[in-house]
Amino acid sequence: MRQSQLFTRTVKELPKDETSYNAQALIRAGFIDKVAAGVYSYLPLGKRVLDKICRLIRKEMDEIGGQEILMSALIPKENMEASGRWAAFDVLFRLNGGDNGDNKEYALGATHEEIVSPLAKKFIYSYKDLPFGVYQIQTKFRNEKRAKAGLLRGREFLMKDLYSFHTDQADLDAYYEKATAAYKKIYQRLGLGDITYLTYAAGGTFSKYSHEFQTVTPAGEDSIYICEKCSNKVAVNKEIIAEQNACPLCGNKKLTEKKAIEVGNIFKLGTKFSAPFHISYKDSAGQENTPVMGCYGMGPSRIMGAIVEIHHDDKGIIWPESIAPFKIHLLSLNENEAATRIYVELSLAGFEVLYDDRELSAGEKFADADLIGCPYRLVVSKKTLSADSVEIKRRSAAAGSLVKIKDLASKLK
RNA sequence: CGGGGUGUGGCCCAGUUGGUCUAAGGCGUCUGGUUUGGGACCAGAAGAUCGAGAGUUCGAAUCUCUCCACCCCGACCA
Repeated sequence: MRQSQLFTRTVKELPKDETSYNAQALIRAGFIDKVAAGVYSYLPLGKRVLDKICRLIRKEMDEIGGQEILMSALIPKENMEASGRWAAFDVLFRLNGGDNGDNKEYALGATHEEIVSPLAKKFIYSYKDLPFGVYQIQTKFRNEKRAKAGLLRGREFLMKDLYSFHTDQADLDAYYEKATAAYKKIYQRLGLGDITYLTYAAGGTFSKYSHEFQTVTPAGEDSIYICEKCSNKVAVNKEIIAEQNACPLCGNKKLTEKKAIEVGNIFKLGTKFSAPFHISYKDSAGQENTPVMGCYGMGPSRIMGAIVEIHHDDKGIIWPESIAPFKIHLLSLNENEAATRIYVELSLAGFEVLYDDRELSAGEKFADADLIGCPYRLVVSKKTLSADSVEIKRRSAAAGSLVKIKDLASKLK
């Protein structure tokens, strides 16, 4: 994409009403726009990153047999009452039909057990219909009393939620392990693998315990206790450290406290929802049974914020290649003719290129490239052209090197 | 929800013991020119009901009250 056509621009000044790094950087670089506290719009650069995160997640969910659906965002009050959460869930946005005579009340979807359960009921009759998993990636709404930290805790955010249905606990347990492995793969691909811990946590209203995936960063709002003795990347959330004060796997009692951000949360729901929604199946003996459920959440928008918190320097964002808005940021220092040829060539070769063809000083282009944070910066200037070359610099590196134009594509592969 | 803070052109801000404020400056934008390997420079121009409402006063960005928004700490967090 030609940067001259990009409708957003970067800004020099820090936004005064944001202090979290992720919000400051993403707003300055033009990835997101703030609409209200905890409510953001995603602009072209931000949307590309978000889509890439989603694509990566989607692939792994498909891999473990998840079938993608899209559920309604409006949840009728009676559905929420069936689980008792219309009244109990205090961050729920509650709506009525407005002034057109519709008295029906709804909640904006904060989570979707109350939709997926009656949905699943319509297709579950026999043990032969089980197990299965469905998932969606959708905007969730939670009226947090205090939204904060940019994308890390919003009132409106994107979430992937998978729900699985099983004949019995053993089958759920097995699937839960598969889902856990899939989650780990995703964090690995996102460049968070080394600092993300499977964390034993409270189950909230769902169950006694749950598992969170916590990524260590000072920007996080949770405190976790990490076991550094065993190699399993395991931790215990502070909220249950009183009852679980040792590593659940190796028994090590010397745990290290660290700040972390929750980037995923998985629960074994048991019959918490299948019972009130009267889901049942006939087993091989003809007996009616209640299936057990699991749910698996992961927030792409929060992950985007977390990655910015973790992967940056004093000049801007450093995107992992897997989710960068563009792999290559091509800067023309007043050499648009040659640069355009290179841009077209790389684009045709399948590379994602952000091409800075604007009439600006070199300094501004460099500053923008650092701020936006694409993995590779290519510079075309008099200097490089005199050597039939382009300068390539990794965003994470201090200096670049010259590469012959004819070798560019193979070098970037 | 409790406590603290902030609100002035698109952005960052000065001004707040009431009186040439007919609101200053920087960034950005527009025009012209000079520049071109780290946010360069010169000249000119446009752009503001000072968060909203009510009040006090001869006079309010400035004082009072109410409301709203945003940020931070805490509580909360499926």
